Amino acid sequence: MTAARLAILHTVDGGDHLDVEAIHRGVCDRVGQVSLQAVYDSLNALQRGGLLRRIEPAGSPTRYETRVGDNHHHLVCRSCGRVTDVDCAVGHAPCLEPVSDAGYLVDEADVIYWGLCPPCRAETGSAQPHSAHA
Amino acid sequence: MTAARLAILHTVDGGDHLDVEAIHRGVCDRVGQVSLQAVYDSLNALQRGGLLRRIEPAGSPTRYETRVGDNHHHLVCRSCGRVTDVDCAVGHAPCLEPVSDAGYLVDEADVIYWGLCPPCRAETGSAQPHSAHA
DNA sequence: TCCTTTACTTGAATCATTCAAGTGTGCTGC
DNA sequence: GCAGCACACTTGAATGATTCAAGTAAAGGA
Repeated sequence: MTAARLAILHTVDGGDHLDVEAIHRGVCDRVGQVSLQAVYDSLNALQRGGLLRRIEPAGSPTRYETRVGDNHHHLVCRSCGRVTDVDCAVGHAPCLEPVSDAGYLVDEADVIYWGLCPPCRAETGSAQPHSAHA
Repeated sequence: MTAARLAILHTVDGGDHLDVEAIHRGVCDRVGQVSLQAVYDSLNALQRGGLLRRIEPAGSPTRYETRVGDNHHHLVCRSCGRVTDVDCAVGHAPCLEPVSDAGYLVDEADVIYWGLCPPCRAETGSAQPHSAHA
């Protein structure tokens, strides 16, 4: 574990679901010039090692967080892309076992709630009651 | 609604969560040469119009299906990328309302179960019991 | 000391998707 | 019947996140 990789962990930990570019900037602030590829490589290594969790909302670049190993999901703002943690609705994820798994060997469930974050909501003036469907 | 767009609908309807390239091939089989961009454009239009649903699993190209407006999610095979429909575990999606929505105006919940499909499971010989965590 | 592994560098490639600009066709209103 | 217009479609180029490739350097083991 090198200084650069520690800096990545600290940056991700201190940030809020940062994307690779933001992590790269943060790492350079901490330890000086580091190549973008080193950041990609390290992020992959840290994720494989279970120290980071990857969040890949459709249509926006990958983000990372340090909160791993627990049961939580994400709210993603359609307008600004902000990602916010949200605990699983029902404790230890009963709704995350599909009724029929069609013979699949399921090892993970990804849940993403799409919507508008409070600031963007205020901006667009949307106030209708929310209802999550799928 | 042109012949090309009808062909897209029929192709997607007759296929199984096809990606753009496969849809393009199918459309060309039905109505002759159609540009890839026309397919992209039409798919977007059809999706905006609520006739198609987009599925965008992390790390693989976008796929489309005609099953819209109901409450179902997807199983995605980590090995071959196959996508399979799965009904929502608990009827009309109670688990899809996050406990705290952090002020977000939520309009949709995307759930993707990751695992191995039966053929890939047989290939790799994985047989341990499954448990979905998040 | 040699050898291997691993982190890192620079530079190029990939690939899905989008952007841009131009062409043809069908419909509307007169 | 014709001007005007919207829109589907075409070709060609651009974008942008991510990965691949090849080489260098430093660390650790035998």
